[in-house]
Amino acid sequence: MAQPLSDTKPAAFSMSVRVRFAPSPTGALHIGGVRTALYNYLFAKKNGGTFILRIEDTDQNRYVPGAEDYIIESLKWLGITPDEGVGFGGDFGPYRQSERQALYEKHAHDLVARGKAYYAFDTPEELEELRKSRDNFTYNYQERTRLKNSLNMPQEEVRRRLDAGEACVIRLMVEPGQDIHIHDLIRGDVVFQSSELDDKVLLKADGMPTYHLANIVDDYQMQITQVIRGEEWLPSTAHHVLLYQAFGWEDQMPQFAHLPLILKPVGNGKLSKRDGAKFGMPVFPLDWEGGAGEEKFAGFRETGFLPAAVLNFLALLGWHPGNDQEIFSPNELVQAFSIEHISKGGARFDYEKAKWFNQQYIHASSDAELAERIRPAAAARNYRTDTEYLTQIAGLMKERVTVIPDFVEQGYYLFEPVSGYDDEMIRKKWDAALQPAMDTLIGAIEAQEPFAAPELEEMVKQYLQENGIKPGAVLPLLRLALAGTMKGPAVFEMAVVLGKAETVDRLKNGLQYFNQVVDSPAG
RNA sequence: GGCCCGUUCGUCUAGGGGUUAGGACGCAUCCCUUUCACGGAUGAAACACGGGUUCGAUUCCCGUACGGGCUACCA
Repeated sequence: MAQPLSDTKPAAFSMSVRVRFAPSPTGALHIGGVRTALYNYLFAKKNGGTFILRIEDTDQNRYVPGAEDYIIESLKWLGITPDEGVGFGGDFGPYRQSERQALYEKHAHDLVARGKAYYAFDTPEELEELRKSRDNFTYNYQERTRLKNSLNMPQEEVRRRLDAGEACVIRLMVEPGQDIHIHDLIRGDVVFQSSELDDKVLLKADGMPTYHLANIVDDYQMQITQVIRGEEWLPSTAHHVLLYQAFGWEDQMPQFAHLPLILKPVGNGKLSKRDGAKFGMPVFPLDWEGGAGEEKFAGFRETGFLPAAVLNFLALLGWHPGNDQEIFSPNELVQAFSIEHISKGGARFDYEKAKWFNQQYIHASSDAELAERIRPAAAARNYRTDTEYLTQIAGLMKERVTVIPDFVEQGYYLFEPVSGYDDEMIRKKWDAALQPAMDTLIGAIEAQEPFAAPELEEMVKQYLQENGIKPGAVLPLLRLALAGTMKGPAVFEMAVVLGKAETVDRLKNGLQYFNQVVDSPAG
């Protein structure tokens, strides 16, 4: 249920920190956006403040169904859940800008009434024509005198056009000759000359506000204390300062912090959604399924990353703790975070590092926790999914995987019969002369009680020693028979997890296959 | 083009007027292990360039180069 629009002046400016993450629901939430959300979240939590989710859906043309849900689900998955906002309640709603339209419209007209803004009737086509025919056309203090706006039209004509419902926008009237100083929390002082600025559109012809208007009205009304956003907003911050001044809200203007961009792993430019497919890595938190014929993107979640690992990786991409610590739990991140330690320069997206973080988190997870994470992947392949077995698999495999699906992909032979043998290694290791010894050994294994790794290992090694066989001649064969590959967990642990019957079965089948391979010509 | 931001190993970064310029990922070698990993050890690897300021600049200042962002009735 949408809350009623509130147009009352906020109560006394609260000193408590209130920050917002304000994405536009135009598609999947890009990983850069996730990092912006994270930094806002960390800053809020570190300072005992409030983290707000505001949906900036004022562009009706770019609205993508499902994007809002995607954003919310992403934040929840990562555990950076808003205290207020769309889907989270709060006293400053509604938090969806499309539901606040009347508020923006009123404020835009107020600005006109107070001589800070004006109506402009130039059509988009006319302006485009001007931009095409003139090199550096900007709708500014010089140009506005010869364009179709309320500044240089008779009052009656303006009235008439307005009454006739003629399409028009409201533009901010930027006066030349002022220096606009911004003290950015990350970059320090930045100065803009107002004569360089254009008369930004505040209210579009469809009655919706532009980002510039909406974000000022909302940040003011929602009592935002710090605006932490991407670097791409730095240039328009001068307009935002002007707007706070025009409204007479400069006393409550939030502080600004403009984050560096996340760059492509190689080459030039910022990380784009296409880079995911290009480099075979996720650049979104969750899978995104576009509609029919639309693009699909892989997510960190489905790729098999742990949310805490993604957070850790992202936090360190542009921020540092001031010491050598690399691994931070979400809580430690909150404690360590500070805006002063955010870098100024852009950071390249380093997927290798992301995988390393995930590996660290998998190692640090208990077998029981991992079992729960492996379960869906196992279920998807119709593997057994009982907790006891998955817990054992977790213990066996966790030191050699980087993402969750590795458990069932690399370790498929723990769930189903070996489907591919390393023939080259078999040729290297299998000697038919070993057959009798192997047969005896298999028999011994079958008789082994208890069927536990240390006992099994001792028994096998003792047998080998007594018969003068080098461990190196047989152990690899056991591994090959059990897993088909030379990679994998310790042989005897693997055998125990597979169980005696399966182990014996695989050994017998393996031997048969070995003979077959050696008999056939090398290929 | 104009405006704004940035630049320390391949990458993420620490540092800061005098340091053997530190850590991490990745890479290489070795140890552990009769597998693969984990782990441990070692190594190669950086202050974009040019001018200042200074006894001394990687660090401060100015340029240049390079990179990036913005320049929409998109956010």
